[in-house]
Amino acid sequence: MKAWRSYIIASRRLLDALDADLAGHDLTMADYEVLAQLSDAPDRRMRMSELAKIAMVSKSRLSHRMKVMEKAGWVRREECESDKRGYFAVMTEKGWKAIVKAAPDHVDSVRNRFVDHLTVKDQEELAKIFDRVQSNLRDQYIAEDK
Amino acid sequence: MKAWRSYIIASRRLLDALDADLAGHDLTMADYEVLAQLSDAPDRRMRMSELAKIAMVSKSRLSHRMKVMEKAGWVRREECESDKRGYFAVMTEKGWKAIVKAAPDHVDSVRNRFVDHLTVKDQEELAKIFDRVQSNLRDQYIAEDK
DNA sequence: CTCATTTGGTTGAAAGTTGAATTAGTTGCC
DNA sequence: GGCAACTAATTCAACTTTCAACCAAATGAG
Repeated sequence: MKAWRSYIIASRRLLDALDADLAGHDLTMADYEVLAQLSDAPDRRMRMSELAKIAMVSKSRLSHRMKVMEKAGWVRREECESDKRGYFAVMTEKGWKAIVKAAPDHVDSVRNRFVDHLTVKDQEELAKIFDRVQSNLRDQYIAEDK
Repeated sequence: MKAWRSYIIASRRLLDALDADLAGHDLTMADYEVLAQLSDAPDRRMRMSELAKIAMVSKSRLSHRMKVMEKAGWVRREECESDKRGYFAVMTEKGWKAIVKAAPDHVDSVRNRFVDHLTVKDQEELAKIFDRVQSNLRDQYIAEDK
């Protein structure tokens, strides 16, 4: 439990530091994740639900954030022809520029704050550990049948 | 960066799962941390500022949460005789019971969701890694001279 | 076809969080 | 003692997140 506690603290500090580093680009980690995922999608457009799922935010939160980011001119919504309930989130040119500008700094920040302090072996070990944790979480989730 | 991404996702899922497990006790991880720290203090009382610091929450957030937990009857505030600006956060009997009741479940939950999926060697490795990360973060923080 | 159910997504209100401003009390220095 | 600088904690306003309610479209069983 002691190790656990210090893990919690360290990981929180890490996330906080990364968030602070991103603030210069008017982004939070959550928004960054949304934009990063969107920018990886074909044509940089994706259905709202899917984007919410892979960016790990709730549907309603995504709706709200999209409104903000839309106002900032980074994204836009387009209705879906084949399913009139649905919408696509589409990244604008401006949004693309913003994320392209932020990404290298963010990557640097991850390196500085984290990756550079790990040996290659550590990195592999860590990846393995969290893979295992995640797959167990998924199994538990399924077992709880939600 | 790929390993990093999957670390982020796994760790977020982990925290979410733990939070969900605590919800049955009407607690969030943050509140739990505050109460846990407070219950470790001598006489289960501590100055607000110190509590905020070691529980990793902002002073204003602690103020707000304390108001909520005070209403729930878990804590109470006492003014400090020697420094009239200051207050002590004091855990009530009811609060003590609440945390004593929640703790084993939480510990179980940490085990189930995380620790049990790690070998002893993994645990040591992880502790070492995050110790290093944290001490580097602290150094960077100091270097930034804040 | 039709009606109940499910799904995609939004909305508004309530709750939570943040950071700056504020209040009150303390300290150190001349 | 008097005053500037500092600290403890709370409050305020702006913003974000959550939760539940909602709407509209799609699905599917009878």
